[in-house]
Amino acid sequence: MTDKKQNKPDIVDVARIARVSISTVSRSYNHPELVKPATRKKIERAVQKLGYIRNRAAQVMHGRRSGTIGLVVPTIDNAIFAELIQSFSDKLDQHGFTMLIASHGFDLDREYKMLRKLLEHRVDGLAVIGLEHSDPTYQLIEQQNIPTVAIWNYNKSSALSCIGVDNAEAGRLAARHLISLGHRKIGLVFPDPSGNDRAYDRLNGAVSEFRTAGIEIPENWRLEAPYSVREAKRASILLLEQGHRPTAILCGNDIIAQGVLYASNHLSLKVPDDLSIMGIGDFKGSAEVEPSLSTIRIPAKRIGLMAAELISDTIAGQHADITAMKLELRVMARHSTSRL
Amino acid sequence: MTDKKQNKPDIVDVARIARVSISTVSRSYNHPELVKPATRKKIERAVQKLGYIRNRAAQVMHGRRSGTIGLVVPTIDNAIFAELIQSFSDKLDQHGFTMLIASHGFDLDREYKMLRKLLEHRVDGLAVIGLEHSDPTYQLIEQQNIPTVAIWNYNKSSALSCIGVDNAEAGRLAARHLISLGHRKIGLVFPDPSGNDRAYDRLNGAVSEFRTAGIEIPENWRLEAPYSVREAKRASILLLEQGHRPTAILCGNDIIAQGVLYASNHLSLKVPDDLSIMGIGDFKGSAEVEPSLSTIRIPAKRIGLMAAELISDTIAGQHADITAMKLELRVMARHSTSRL
DNA sequence: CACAAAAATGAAAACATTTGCAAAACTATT
DNA sequence: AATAGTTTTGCAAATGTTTTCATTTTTGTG
Repeated sequence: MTDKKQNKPDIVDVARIARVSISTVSRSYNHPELVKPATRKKIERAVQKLGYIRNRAAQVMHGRRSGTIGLVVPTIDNAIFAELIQSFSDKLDQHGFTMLIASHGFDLDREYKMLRKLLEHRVDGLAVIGLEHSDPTYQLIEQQNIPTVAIWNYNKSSALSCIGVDNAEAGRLAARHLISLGHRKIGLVFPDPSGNDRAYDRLNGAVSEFRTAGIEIPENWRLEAPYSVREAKRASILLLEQGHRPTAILCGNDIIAQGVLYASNHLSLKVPDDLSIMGIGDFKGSAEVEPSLSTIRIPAKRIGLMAAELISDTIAGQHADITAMKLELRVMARHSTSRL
Repeated sequence: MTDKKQNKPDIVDVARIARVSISTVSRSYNHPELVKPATRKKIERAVQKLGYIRNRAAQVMHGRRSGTIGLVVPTIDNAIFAELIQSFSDKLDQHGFTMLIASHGFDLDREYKMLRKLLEHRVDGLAVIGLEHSDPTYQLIEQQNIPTVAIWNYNKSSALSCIGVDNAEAGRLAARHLISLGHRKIGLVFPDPSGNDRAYDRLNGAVSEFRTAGIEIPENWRLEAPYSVREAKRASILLLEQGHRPTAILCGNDIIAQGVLYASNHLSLKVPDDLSIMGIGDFKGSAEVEPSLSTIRIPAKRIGLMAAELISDTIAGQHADITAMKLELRVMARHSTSRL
């Protein structure tokens, strides 16, 4: 406490205590093989004694990497993203990176601001969710030429490198599953698609598949529900209480599907006998609900992992630029859907 | 691309283009009132043209704040923490901070390493989950004197500032609820308490409350389950299939409780008639499951929010040191428990 | 229109580190 | 024991910004 300065110990302090030059201290961190073992020991002891921790900021100024990757997500508090973020972060950690995270609540203007914030911190790489972003956002990313990958949505003609699934296909697959079970009276519960290309694509995929099969969804069977079990339950109760109701409901994601499931329970509708329910996502727990939820499996963990891998490798200069990577979807036919 | 240097534009570049000195550029960011509006315009244009983004690292070197707060969590992919992290991050953002996050998977040695990593980045503040940490971790935090708050667990004699709930009390409240409904044959499903003081305290609180009421839990009615609906379901099926089974099960958290609920459904046990199920946490969705889950409400959002507030204020020099803040628990008696 | 006061700007030092280059200290060889 | 080579270390410049202090420009007043 009576140290000559109140502040954190310096590389200079370490050098002084270890009785070597600061270059040697620096080297013992960055090129340990160039410094004599005995000297290294001395330095180590000094570091211990002082509780010295290197200052990344100073390193960054030297053109060194910051060792951080920025991730911009709509929200963290969401089963899908949480799983993704976890695997992304784990893989980054394995590569020695730390994750800076910013969430914008589905507001693309805020997304832009958060992106700038991350860039001020000189992140070495960047990941964003989906392919729908504001023009300034795209320009910014373009301009900075920092390795960037768009996660979650796949589109072969994307301007950004992307790793994810084809959400339109997810919608189609889900629709086809219901069609194949003989359903023709179908309700839709989806999130608001604005600023959310995942939801938009799924909805479009589903609707077009139904149309192809000659099925039109009446307006009053199309519901919008936020990402929330509660709201989805509330909204779908209204739908299901109508005298004339669908035989199946296709949901924009598993959370909504759970809401619909509980709504059915609440109204004493037997699932799947009275009503088939189809989700999209296959979140943790979807296989465990009773009845287990039929859904489209999106490999969130794998997406996060591969995205982290791609960014790390790009930074390390391995790949020039993989532009698009599509992961496979799988129909998980479980017990919330049945033949009509 | 043909710029004199490949690298990112500098404050120097901006100054050159705007035909002012770098001091003026710097000032126009940090003390705009000191620079003439016309000059500010010029600088702004130059910034636009170059796509200049300030380098936080260089600012940090000047003793400026990094504008980052480090958060170390056991895991992100977990309903409780996701909600907490979200509100924490939102509030931090309001205060202009960015969140650096690291997860250690309930491994206290890894926690220490992640903490060091964050400190290399010179975070302005630090948050950790719970009060159980390795000695080196405590020393490190002590030594660095960076505003630090332990989130989630409250303990009045904590060495760290903490904001959270009394998890032992949560356990007691949950137990008392079941006792008050007349249950005496009770099963326990809790996570592994090692390196997880939240679980440990809850378990202890519950067990001691039962003991006070003269209720002993037989060894084969005490289950350990990880934080996973699936595993909890699987484990509790084994418990519930036994001929002699409890009339109520107290779960270490709502995820486990959901697993038990599904297990009951699976075995066609009526909840709450055949079996009462009590959770702890009151996660999103717990009120929506059918039957809705009786549980102890832990105000995760509020905890995250207050923690962020506390850290921000401490950094800004408002409070010297609030040492401990206990948030209130609430018994949410819903439909998964009933009088025996 | 001159002068003082106020406002705006610029020069240079400081921050903590890395690294190219040079010097010093060893080792091995004759 | 001197020389050449090798290993180890130190010096000093460079990185991008902020800030103090000094200087220049502008404004207001008599």
